[in-house]
Amino acid sequence: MKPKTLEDLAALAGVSRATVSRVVNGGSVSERTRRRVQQVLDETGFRPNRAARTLVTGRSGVVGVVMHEEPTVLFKDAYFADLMHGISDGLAEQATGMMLWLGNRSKADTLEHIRSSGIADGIIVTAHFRDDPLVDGLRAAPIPTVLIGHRREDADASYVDIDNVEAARTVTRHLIESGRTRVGHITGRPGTVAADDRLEGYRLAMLDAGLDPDRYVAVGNYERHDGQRVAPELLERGVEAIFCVNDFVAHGAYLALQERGVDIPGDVAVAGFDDLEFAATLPPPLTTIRQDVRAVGMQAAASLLALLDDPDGAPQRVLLPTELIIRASTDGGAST
Amino acid sequence: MKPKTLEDLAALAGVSRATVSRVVNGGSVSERTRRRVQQVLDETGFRPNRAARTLVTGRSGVVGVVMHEEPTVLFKDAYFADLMHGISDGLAEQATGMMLWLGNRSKADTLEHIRSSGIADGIIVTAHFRDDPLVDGLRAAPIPTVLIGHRREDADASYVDIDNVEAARTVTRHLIESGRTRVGHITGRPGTVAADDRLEGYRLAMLDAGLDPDRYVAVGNYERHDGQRVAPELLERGVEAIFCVNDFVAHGAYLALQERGVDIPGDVAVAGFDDLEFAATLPPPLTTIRQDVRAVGMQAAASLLALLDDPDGAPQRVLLPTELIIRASTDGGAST
DNA sequence: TTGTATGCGTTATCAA
DNA sequence: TTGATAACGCATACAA
Repeated sequence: MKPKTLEDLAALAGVSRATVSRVVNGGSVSERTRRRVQQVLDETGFRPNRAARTLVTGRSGVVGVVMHEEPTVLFKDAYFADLMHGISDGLAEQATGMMLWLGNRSKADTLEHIRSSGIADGIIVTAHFRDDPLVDGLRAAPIPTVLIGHRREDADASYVDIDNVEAARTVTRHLIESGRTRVGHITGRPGTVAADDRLEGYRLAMLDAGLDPDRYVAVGNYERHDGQRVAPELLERGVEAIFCVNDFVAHGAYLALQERGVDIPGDVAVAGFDDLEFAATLPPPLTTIRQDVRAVGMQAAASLLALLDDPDGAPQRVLLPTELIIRASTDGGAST
Repeated sequence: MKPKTLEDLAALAGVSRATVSRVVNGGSVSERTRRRVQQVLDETGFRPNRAARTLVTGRSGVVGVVMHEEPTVLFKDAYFADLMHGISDGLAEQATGMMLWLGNRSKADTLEHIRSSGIADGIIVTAHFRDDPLVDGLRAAPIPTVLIGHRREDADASYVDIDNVEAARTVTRHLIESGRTRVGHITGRPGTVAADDRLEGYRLAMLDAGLDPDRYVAVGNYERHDGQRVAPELLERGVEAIFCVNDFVAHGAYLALQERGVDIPGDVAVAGFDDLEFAATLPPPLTTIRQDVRAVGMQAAASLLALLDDPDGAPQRVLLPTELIIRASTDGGAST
């Protein structure tokens, strides 16, 4: 009563196993036999053996997701969670599922592990660091790979990213257009792509306006206390506005500035990046860049599936747009 | 130069494919041939085909992890992230990897999907709701399953959980022993196991002390604003202490009480559950229960691996201990 | 449209 | 210790 193989089921339905296979996979079968076989299929709840299918087709339907990040950073904010949700949603329709590899081995081991497992048809990997042997190794491996984020040297790879340069340029331009010229920037962790790109966007906007692109730059590390630590330095250099690499840092800057009696935005305007939940409720509400992380995840899934469908096609390269959210922290600035 | 199969490699090494297989899997081979074959193995970087191996052995080395929770709750605090890290660590040694299924389908679809994929040797599933068809379906399926959390009806299943009853009993007893008799409890979301069990532990401690176990109970839903909303009600009933189902709720209770000029712990002692990061830094620092979520994840992995090694063995049932962390919110209470 | 036969790359059984 | 050889369950080219 419980058919384990196509052969078993074929016997029950009075056909050959090839016919059953055709019914299961949508081959050409007469309507009559299709119905008969389908009925037996439904009655018995037969499930074809995945491993056998993979062996003969060479595809498992499994997508690998690699997030080799430090545990402390991996789910610190909702970033990676949103990413996973997006990927999961984007995969749900087409793929069997996703294998997840986190950072509990060395990168070399993880790479070797993924390669030798051979279980995934393709890989999605987060590429947030400028120098990442794991990303390099994956790219060198003969397995379709989509990066989330990208470095300069990934120009010919398949990737999904937000346009960090353009976003940073936009927010910086916004600060300049509010009438301020001494616009500062607190960077992210050096060596990360987002930090580099946002700095570049900042510099471009400053150069566009004929302003010194280096004078008001201070190095941070994405954390709240970086903003607290570094904002006073910029204050001493006389900044009228600060573009912070993310909302945490902006919050830190708030604390440092307000502790010193500096009015935001009256004395110094502040902008962040990410539009985290608290950004809208800070006093004053924070001007920031909104990025749709979930959409990034979904796009990564879509790109990988496209890549799997056409392995020899052009690389999938997608830069998703962001949105400048203007709030009180940059409003009614120096001009009022 | 690139052997794709055992046969290829066997030819290169001048042996039969059976011998190569024995070298790869640690069968009995003479030291001389083993060395020769191993050398070719290393030189060529040969990787045996996983699907073929799975087909014949019936085991894939893949473990499925099912976290079918609402996106809003899934990574709200670090709970699920810690869980994943624990599982991932616990699996790293032995398993090829973990497949992750989130809640982007209906539970029925997810169940069907997992069953038909047949790709996982075993499943780890979070069981936080009293009524969960997905958990029931998995338990009914012929695949080894370990629950994280458990319901009454899971008494004969394999599960890993913290001892919620005992923990709640301990913290409630602590409040009583501090000299207070009108001890209240704000519950978690009705229908969740943790809420039920913590309420039960609270009631046991009250009954032990000869106190009314129902009078000071108010229903909450795990969220901060539940504490804010419900604490005033308990205050009107004259409570001297409140055991909150988690730290968020406790924080909410803080806000409501302090807004009304109620001193903590002078007028009302407050205790939480989870020992989240902020618990130690609240004014006053919060007495709470510390649970090692990561250890839960690791244990779930270990239990599942044990189950896979001995499918007919006894169910794996583990209750991990928790720790009462006493801080100022319950110190120097009514007796001073 | 349907059935037969072959091969996918392993592991496992059985002789040698 | 080693080598043939038979499964494992499926898809598919080829024949009918």
